[in-house]
Amino acid sequence: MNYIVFDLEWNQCPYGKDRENKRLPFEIIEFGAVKLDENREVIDKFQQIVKPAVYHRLHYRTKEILNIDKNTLESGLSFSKSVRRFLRWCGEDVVFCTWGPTDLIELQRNLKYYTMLHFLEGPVRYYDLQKIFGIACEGKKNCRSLEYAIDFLKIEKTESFHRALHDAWYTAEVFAKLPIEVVEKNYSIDTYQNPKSKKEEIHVMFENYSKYISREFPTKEDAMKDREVVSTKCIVCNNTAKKKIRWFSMNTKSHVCLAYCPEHGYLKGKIRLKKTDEGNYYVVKTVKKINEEEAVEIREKRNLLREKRREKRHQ
DNA sequence: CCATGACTGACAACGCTAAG
DNA sequence: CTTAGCGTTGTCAGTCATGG
Repeated sequence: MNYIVFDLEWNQCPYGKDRENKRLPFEIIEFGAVKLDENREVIDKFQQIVKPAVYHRLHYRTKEILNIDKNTLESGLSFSKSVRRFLRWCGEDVVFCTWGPTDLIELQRNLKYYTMLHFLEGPVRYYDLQKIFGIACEGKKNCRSLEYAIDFLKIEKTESFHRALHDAWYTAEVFAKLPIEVVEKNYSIDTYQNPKSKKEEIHVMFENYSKYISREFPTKEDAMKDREVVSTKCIVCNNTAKKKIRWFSMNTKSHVCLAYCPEHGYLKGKIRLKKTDEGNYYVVKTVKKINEEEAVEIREKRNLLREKRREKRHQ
């Protein structure tokens, strides 16, 4: 097994959102990657410029950020050839690693645009090193920039940022400094290719929480009516845990509930509603074991929401 | 039957971070 | 500038029980 630490650079419509191609808001213009062996030693590197086919001018903000000029881009290969070359270089039995979740999404959106999505089987299990850096170094799921992590870990800055290979290289350096147990425990699942049938639904167990990714539903309401979606099973014994506070909405996209297992205590349920490119909905549900104080916090949170509504009504 | 208050869920807008 | 995730705030329409 090898690790593929990759980074993408992309461009967007230079004339604003009105004139963009809806199926491809971001066009990939560069691949950069390093291949690591099981000991996280660098064994190979990859770099490929993609010749733009949709947006021929750089968006002014993209131009500011990236150290890449038009002539360089014109010398690139087509996306189709680039991505074939990249995936062939990756080889079999690899685990993808990135800085943040967006590279996986945009890679697949670009593949889909060129009707090549079958080249990458999903859902994709990968390591989001931005998230893992937060957990390992700051105890939180912080969202830090790559340069912040490089400074934090006192890694020498020999190259400029915001070129695909440089960033992939830096990401690999961060990766090498993170405890492997922490990395392995905190893998991510990209669901750009979300489950379509009951059979494809995902149930996974992490250290102190479980995750469930549902099939699609036509509307949010349909999703929130499904038995499996709204159920709360104890993450220790798998028995149905009784709700103390039923699902309530934090906002449009997320719901929270409190359940109790007589054997193993309080559980916090969280549902995030996600929309697919086609406008269907699926849910990502996590159930986490919590202590009494956290259970009280949920109740207080719900009461706070109620109070605020009450206050408004009196105005 | 209608009006009212209490409450709910759904939605948009904004503010923060990151990414390009 | 645009996306995405996370959160908050504000508005609105619908439900329910109550009371006339």
